[in-house]
Amino acid sequence: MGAAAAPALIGSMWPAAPSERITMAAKDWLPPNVRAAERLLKAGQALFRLGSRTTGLYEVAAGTIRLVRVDRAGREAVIHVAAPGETLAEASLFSPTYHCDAIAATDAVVRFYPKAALLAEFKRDPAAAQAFMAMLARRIMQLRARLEQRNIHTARDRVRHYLALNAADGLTVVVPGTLKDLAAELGLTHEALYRTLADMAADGEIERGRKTIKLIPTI
Amino acid sequence: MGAAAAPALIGSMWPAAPSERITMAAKDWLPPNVRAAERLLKAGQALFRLGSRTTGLYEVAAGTIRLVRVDRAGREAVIHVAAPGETLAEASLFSPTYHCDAIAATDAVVRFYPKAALLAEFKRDPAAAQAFMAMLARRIMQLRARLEQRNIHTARDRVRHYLALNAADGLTVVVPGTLKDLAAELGLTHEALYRTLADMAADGEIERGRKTIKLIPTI
DNA sequence: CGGCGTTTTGAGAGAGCTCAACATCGGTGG
DNA sequence: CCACCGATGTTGAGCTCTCTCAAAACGCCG
Repeated sequence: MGAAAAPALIGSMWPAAPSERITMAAKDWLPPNVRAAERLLKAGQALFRLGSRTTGLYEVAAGTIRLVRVDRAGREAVIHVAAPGETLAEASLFSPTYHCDAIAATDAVVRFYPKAALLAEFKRDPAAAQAFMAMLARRIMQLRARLEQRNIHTARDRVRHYLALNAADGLTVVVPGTLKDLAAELGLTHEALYRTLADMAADGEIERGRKTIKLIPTI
Repeated sequence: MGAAAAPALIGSMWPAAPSERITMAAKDWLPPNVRAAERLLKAGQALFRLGSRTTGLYEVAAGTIRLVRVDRAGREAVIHVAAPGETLAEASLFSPTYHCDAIAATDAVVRFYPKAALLAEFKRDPAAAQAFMAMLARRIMQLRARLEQRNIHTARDRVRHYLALNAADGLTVVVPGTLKDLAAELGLTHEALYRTLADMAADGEIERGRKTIKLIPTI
């Protein structure tokens, strides 16, 4: 594809990463006094537009939202595809306008947290502010880890990286969802992941269970 | 490499991304009352270790620091390579222990911000807390944009994505530093970037200046 | 002028993507 | 209970893309 694929839409041919592994439920960071309003979106509907005034931040409850920026040459660039559990436009709390478009990629449900209420609460209650900061900090770590993963080119090393980071007890990884989902999270095709796991098992580097992968220590 | 390269070191064969484009100087988020202590590190020296008690966060002033996690099977996974201007271990403010190793990849200089002083200041001064939150939120946006970029596989689409996001006036991009640096930031080899730019120029998609790239609108 | 790093172009090979076929598993309904 | 069906899991073959190795022009600075 590449050259042929086209000027129209940039970076959307790749599967979006599924919802994040480490769940960060709203209750972990949301000031108890701030109530969220749910809002339903049809596929293709805009949640907000570049340049419009910021009113608050959103949490995706269902479906996916695409954050998109369009340049003057008419080309579109996907900044992020938000899956359920993720928050959108955290930076909007500190900026007067949104700086990208948010479009529902599917029918979706979002929860809206008004900016003024959040900021007031953070000002009133330092603990709430800290909880929010902690959430942001964790998210940064997650993103960094995932970015580093994408810098790894071979499927095998990428799987190794994932296993090393997700081995809860240091050796065993429980695969959440399907291997197909995992492949998307790793930025691989499912075929590539299947092959890689099969090769690693054949080489005695891992052992595979029903929903688990066990790292075999090098002797 | 790949299979042969090996179990020893995962994910370090790739050039680290250079310092971030959008500078976020410490003065933008640092509470004025908190003073930083500089610390010099020799290459290979540890800044902190997994499990050790958190004392604060660091800002890289010079050199690079690798954040690394080691699994029980003895394999190492690089979580992040921090370049000058970046902060390390923001999450340490909200956690009792560090959860990875920080090792100087080169001789380096870091600035240390004590956890207690920062948290106290955030509690005392909501504006300082907000500035810190804003910094974290911006960093999340940056990381998301970069992550989305890495999901794009062809060099051409990746360059398009970068140009769309960095065209200040909507059409012209000023290349900071060398094209070689840009290639590293894009996660491409410099050869691949040169070729891609040459092809795009030949196809009339862009025009190249001394230190600029101009997007040509599609007719 | 002589290095030194960036920019450029060339040729080759490896790795993953794509397309395709098939196996397996779980649920559904007759 | 069994046949059917869809989604997941698995394997095969070919192709395209980038990486790698290599070499040469170009620009800059001492």
